[in-house]
Order: sequence, then structure tokens, then C-alpha cells
Amino acid sequence: MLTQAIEDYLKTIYKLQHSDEHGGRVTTSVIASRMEVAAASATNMIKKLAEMNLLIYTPYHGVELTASGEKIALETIRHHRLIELYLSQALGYSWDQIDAEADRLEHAISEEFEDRIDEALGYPTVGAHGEPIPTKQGQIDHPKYRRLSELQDGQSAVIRRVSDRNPQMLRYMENLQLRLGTRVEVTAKAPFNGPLQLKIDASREVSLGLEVAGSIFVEAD
Amino acid sequence: MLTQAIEDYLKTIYKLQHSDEHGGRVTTSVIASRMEVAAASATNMIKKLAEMNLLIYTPYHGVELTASGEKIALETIRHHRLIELYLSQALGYSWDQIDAEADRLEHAISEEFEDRIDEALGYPTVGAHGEPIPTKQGQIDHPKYRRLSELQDGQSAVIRRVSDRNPQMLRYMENLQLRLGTRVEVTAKAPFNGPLQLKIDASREVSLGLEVAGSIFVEAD
DNA sequence: ATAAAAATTTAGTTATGGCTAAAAATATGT
DNA sequence: ACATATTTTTAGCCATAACTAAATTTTTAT
Repeated sequence: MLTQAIEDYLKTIYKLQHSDEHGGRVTTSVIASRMEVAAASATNMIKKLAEMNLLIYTPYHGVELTASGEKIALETIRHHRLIELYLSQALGYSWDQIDAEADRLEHAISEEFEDRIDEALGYPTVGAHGEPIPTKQGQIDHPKYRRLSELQDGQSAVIRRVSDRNPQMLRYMENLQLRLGTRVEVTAKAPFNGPLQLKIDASREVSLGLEVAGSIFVEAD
Repeated sequence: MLTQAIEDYLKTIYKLQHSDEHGGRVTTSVIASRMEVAAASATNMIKKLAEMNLLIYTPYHGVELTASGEKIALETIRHHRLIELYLSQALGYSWDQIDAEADRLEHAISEEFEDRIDEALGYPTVGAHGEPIPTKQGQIDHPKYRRLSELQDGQSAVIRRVSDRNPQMLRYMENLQLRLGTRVEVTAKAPFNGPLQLKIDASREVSLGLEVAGSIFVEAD
């Protein structure tokens, strides 16, 4: 049976596998910390998922999803991202509210619901924060955008994705009108990991800390 | 903590208390049968709910919700009926599909979601099958409609509510275009619990079995 | 009134998915 | 290289909510 917990673990593991942060190695502690459970709890679930052939588990060294594990992860992620987009497009939710709501709804909806909101949204390929939405067949691409924080002084770019990890940060970005598709230009970069000066939509100027700039992914010209 | 199971039991008990079928006495076996669990499972949960002061439990004789139990039940029912209506109005679901979907979603949505679909629907007071929607404050009225099966030959009435218990029956009704607000006239009643002859919207004539007619609630002229 | 039937509760088991504490394995620093 | 620190696993426990089988209570029928 596919419980909510199983779907959550697989989703988390998939995202960890495809994030550049951990160098591909997805360990018990990283999973436990993302899931906000004790390491022992993660070990237990990992053993169970290995038993179900949803991932390959090398004790003490980490996990890797199998094809069927990845399939379930992508279905869950598809649900999540379609729901997020629906919440923001159809029900007027703001950027910072959609993730938590979708986290609960993603396990409760049927295929029917998935199909209907997919249709209502016009078969979108990109979610509310700019993440790719896996197809029903489990296809997904991983466009490599640069972090806004990596741009050089004078470079101009368009916002393509934002990290959805921190709701407060999302609210901050929204207040600055940093949205998907917004054009930004780095007009100055302070030294010693200082903030960067940003021109938004060729009009307003703001100063942006590196933590925020590192959570914004852009396509440079 | 309010688990899904607790909400489901309270909702079921509330509905049983307010149905005319069981003469007010809500017993373990009735609850167990509606919840589709073993009687022993129902006993366990009832004891737990009594412990939580959500109902008054007289062993061997049945249960009665307390004010706080009823409040939770009505919140759950409100969620359920708003979701059902949203599924049918905004996403084009048919009568027979909405109950099952809402049964899962009702436990997953936030107050925020409730408020937003309430607004999107224009603050409705009646659900997709004609049931009253409790207010946010927990108010609800119980209009007493007559069953279509109780009408006499020649009587005319308007459909105000249908039972949502049987999806197949709901599909059958939809096929006959028996909807909320539809005018029906009993043109003949066969003896020995036989079917009744019905004129729908002053045009089509159909023969309707008593089981279906008993699941349709009308307001007679 | 009492025996049989039906309903209900009790007792004990199971699966899920958390937890802590202790043991074991791996990684790190000198 | 080896002692120490860190990570991971094992062992054992807890809560939830289901189950079956047996015991008990209530209801029904004679």
C-alpha cells in the first residue's frame, strides 16, 4: 500500500537526488533532516522502501531510487505542483501559502482531480515557483538555471524559478515584485559576500542579500 | 489531536443522530456498519471519543454528541459539502463522483481553503445534493422535506435534496435529469410497493422504483 | 420467566510510523 | 595509524486504529 509517509519519503529522496547540494549522495541523516524526523525513523522507513523495491539501500552509505520508486516520486511531485499552481491561479493564493496546503492535498486527490485541474490550467509544464511539472508519463526535464547570486556586476537576466523552501522569504520576494519572468539587472555587487544591488523591471532599485539572491534562479541573457 | 478517524466518526454519528431512520438511538452496530468497520473497532473509538468529551457514551445503549463533538462534526460536514459543491460547480464533477473525492479532501484542507472556495461559490447555503451547509459558526437548519415515494397520485413537487449514499443511484438520477429544482408530478402509483409513474419537467414520463423515489426529497406544492 | 438470539464489550493481536538510548560503523584530526 | 567524533543502525517502546475470538449484556420469543 502506498501510504502518505511513503509518498513523502520518495518525494523528498527524489528532490535530494536531483539537487546539486549533496553531490548525489543521499544519506539517512539528510533524509531525516528534510523530513524532520529522527535518523532512526528514517532508517526504518528506508529499510521498508528497500523491501518494497522502491529504492536501493546500501547501509551506512545512502539510497538511490529504483525506477518504480522514481515513478511514484514523480507522480507525487506532479500532484504537488499542479495543486500549487491551481491554488495560486484559480484560488488566488500567494507564493508563501501554496506549499503547505499542497503538501496535504497531494496525498488526497484522485487521478480524476489531477486531470481536471491539469485541464483547467491549460496543461502547464511549469509550476508556481518555476519548477518543471512531470508529465503524467513521468517525464521531466531539469533546466539548469544560474543563481542570481552568481551573476556578475552589470549582467541582466530573467527570473525563471525560486526556491520554495522558506515561506517568509517567498513573501519577501513577492513584496519586492520579484516574480517569474521578471527582468533583473545586477547594478552593483558589494564585496565580502555583501548584498547585490538590483534593478527590477528596468525601474526600481533594491539591495538584495546573498541568501535571497541564492534562492532565485535566472536565465541570463 | 483531531485525527481523520475521529472526524469521520463524529461526522457519521452526527448524521445518524439527525436521520429519521434510527429513532434517535445511535448504537455501536449502526456506527460500525456506516463506517464499515467491525463492531469492536467502533466500541474502541467510542470509548476514546467519550474520554475526549466529544460524546456521551452509555455502554450497551448508544452515544450522543456533546456540544464540542457536534462542533467538530459540523466543521467536517461543512468542509465536505463545500468541497462537493466546488467539485461540481468549478471542476465539472458529476453527482456520483463528488462524495468519494470530498471524503478524502475534507480532512486535508485548511481554513484558508475553506474560506476561498466558500467565497468562490458565493457563500452557498445548500450543497450539491441539496443538503444544508453548516455555517462557519456551526449553525445549520434541517428542513423537513417529504420523500418523493410518499407523494400521492396526482401530486406535484420540486426536488430539493437527494440522498448521496449510492453513487450508482446518483448516476441513474442524473441520467433521468432528476436535478435539484426539477419539477416532478406523480401521474400514477402502482400497488404493492410498485413503481410510480413520473412526469419530469412537465414533459417526459418515466417509471421510477420506490427505492429511488425514497431517496429523493421534495417540496410539495 | 427463561432460554435462545442478537448486540456489545473485553482481551489480545496486528501494521504503521513515530520516538529514545545504546551499539556499531564510518569519518576525521593529529 | 589510531583515538575521537560523527553518523547510522539496532533494540525496544509508544500511539493510532484496525482486526478476531471470547465473554458479557440486552433483547426477543416462547
